[in-house]
Amino acid sequence: MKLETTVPIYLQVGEEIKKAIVTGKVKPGEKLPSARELALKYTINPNTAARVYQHLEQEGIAMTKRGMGTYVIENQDLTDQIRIGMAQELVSHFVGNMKELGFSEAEIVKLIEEER
Amino acid sequence: MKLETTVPIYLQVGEEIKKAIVTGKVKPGEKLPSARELALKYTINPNTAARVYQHLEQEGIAMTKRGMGTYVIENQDLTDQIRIGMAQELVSHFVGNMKELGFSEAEIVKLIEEER
Amino acid sequence: MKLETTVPIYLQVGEEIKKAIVTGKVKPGEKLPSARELALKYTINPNTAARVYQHLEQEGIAMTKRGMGTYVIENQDLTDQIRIGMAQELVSHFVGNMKELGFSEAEIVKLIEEER
Amino acid sequence: MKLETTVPIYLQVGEEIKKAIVTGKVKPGEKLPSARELALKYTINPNTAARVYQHLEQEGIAMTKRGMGTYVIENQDLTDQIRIGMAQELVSHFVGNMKELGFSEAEIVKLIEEER
DNA sequence: GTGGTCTAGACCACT
DNA sequence: GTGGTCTAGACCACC
Repeated sequence: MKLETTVPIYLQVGEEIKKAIVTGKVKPGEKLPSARELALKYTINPNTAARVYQHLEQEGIAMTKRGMGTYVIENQDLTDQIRIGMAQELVSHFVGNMKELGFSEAEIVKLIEEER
Repeated sequence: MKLETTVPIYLQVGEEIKKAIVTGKVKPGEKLPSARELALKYTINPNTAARVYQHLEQEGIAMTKRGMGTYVIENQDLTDQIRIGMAQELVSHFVGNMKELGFSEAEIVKLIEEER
Repeated sequence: MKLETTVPIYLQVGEEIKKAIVTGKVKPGEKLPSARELALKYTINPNTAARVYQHLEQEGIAMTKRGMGTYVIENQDLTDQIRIGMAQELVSHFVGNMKELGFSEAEIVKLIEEER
Repeated sequence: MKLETTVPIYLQVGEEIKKAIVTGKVKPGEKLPSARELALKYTINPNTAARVYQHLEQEGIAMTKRGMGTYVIENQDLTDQIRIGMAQELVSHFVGNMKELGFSEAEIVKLIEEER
């Protein structure tokens, strides 16, 4: 077992934005808040905010236009694909953990259906 | 959104042990490693290791006998119940996250069944 | 016969505070001194002072709000109940000791009535 | 408030013996165990055991005869008096504590009568 | 050996 | 400021 360390803030905030993009709360082509705004919103360091966008750009989900700000990529297919990817990641972790607890797939499904 | 902070070490290690108990890797009545051993195993401070057991005792899943060590509680019902509780917590978080990503319950179940 | 050992400091100080609470010297909802103040007042380690409040919280008689301090629980019924419990404990020990000395209940009562 | 420290062992053991004397479990004139025996019985240091008798002698309840051991004083009046003294001490502490908790004498008596 | 307690001092998160 | 956590090292009581 490895002891967890804090997830870097820029990743945490990045996930939050990805989620907004992927669920359509922010549309393709739409402008994201400036790094400065982001820093205020989450009360984080502006450098960290800049790193958030840097990271989203690396993932191909955002695009920075010099002097104009950062925009959501205009590629619905890609955002859909990322949404699926995030879901699969969640599913995979979740199923793994449940199996560690000794639950079968059938039991897992049953518990989910009971959850409401 | 709240930025995640590190989960305290004593809770992380505690969860690990709880998992071992509820899945039967450690049997009811069995002796757990001494606080000092635990400290060596995870390279944490003996005080922190002691806190792990203190916490497990508060949760009613372990019992400590002065000068003799810490033991898994002899109550299969309770450990079963805790196992269910841990599972429900996982399910609840997972389903919450998936719904934030816009997945319906049916879709969630489908993804799990595809996962293998 | 068991030789008495020192009662842990955090319990002694805790009892002192409990007494102040149940007798109304500190009112429900009132703020208790910060752990650091407590440490200075009793010249104990801040960790030990923190443990005092940790323990009072476990007993349900205090509530701590992160970054804001520790407060007396707002539940007069509970504090009354604890007051009764503390008294019963005292009575039980006292009567036990007196009976060991060979006094009957009637004699005990008589001695108390003479005491003034 | 003063933090309690451990009551010296020789006093604790001394109280135990006084109790036995005063309640007639050990008769006036009877020989008490040797310091060596006492040390074994309570697993204390022989010096500490010797100090126990020294203390009982100072209180006038025991008498050491050179080379013959320590004996309970042959004075029933005195032992009775000490028994009363011990009781009064207990009563006084007890009543004091109860009053600190806000109980009146009448309430104290009532609680004792309820205690069985 | 075991756990229980305490001190000393540090860093962090929350308000 | 507040409490929460952690390390480091010490001493003690119990078995």
